[in-house]
Amino acid sequence: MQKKPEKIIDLNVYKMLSDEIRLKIIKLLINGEKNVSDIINNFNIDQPLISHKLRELRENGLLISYRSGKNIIYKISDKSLINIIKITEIAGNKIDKICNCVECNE
Amino acid sequence: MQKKPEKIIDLNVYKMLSDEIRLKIIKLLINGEKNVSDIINNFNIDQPLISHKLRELRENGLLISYRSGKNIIYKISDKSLINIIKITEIAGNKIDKICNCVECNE
DNA sequence: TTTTCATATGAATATTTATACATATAATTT
DNA sequence: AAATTATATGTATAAATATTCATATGAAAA
Repeated sequence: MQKKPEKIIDLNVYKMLSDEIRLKIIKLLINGEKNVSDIINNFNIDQPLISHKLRELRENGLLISYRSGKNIIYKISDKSLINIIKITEIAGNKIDKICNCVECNE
Repeated sequence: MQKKPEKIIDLNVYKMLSDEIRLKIIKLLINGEKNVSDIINNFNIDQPLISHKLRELRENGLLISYRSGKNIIYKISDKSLINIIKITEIAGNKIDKICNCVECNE
């Protein structure tokens, strides 16, 4: 009996956050839920592209959406995501300062 | 005077972690530094491919390498990375369980 | 009930990223 | 110094992902 190839669940989260537009949307929504028009107005990006990004984020569980009158509101699905963003910003700053030349690492 | 386009530092971290092989390497090295042969033996992946992945991780500051005799040893550059991995695994599990059908989110 | 506003979808193309394979380098052992 | 071991590099191709543009949908206002 073959072991079924395990799904790496966190890989999806990294994939979602590894696109500049998606990451910016997530960071924007950390400040609170927003409708699509508000999101579009925050960036200089075409509506259909934002819509595609929102769908990816929703389908992968990072965002949740609901309708409110004329608008669709998007919000972060789970606050643990906010932690990831904060911690990675700090880590990113440290990592970015590491010199990776050979001499510095002997 | 134009504002220079800001560099999103954490984006690189997410990009590095969003590849299955790179993520597996990082997770392996959380258990401690290893030389390249050891890393290769842990997976069923060609040597040049592992070598490319290691280079990407090193050039983006996630790994540090040094020579020890015949071998090159790779290790995680900063322990804050370990936090990211742990937290994202937990978050990933939560997010993965969220239903994103319309009805569930009204 | 037609028009408008807000958002989503599909599909073609462009761009980026991953992989494979041949070969190179550099330290080590013989 | 020749052969071996360990690792890296270059480049072509393949695969995945992002972007664009035209169009569709669906609720609300006129």
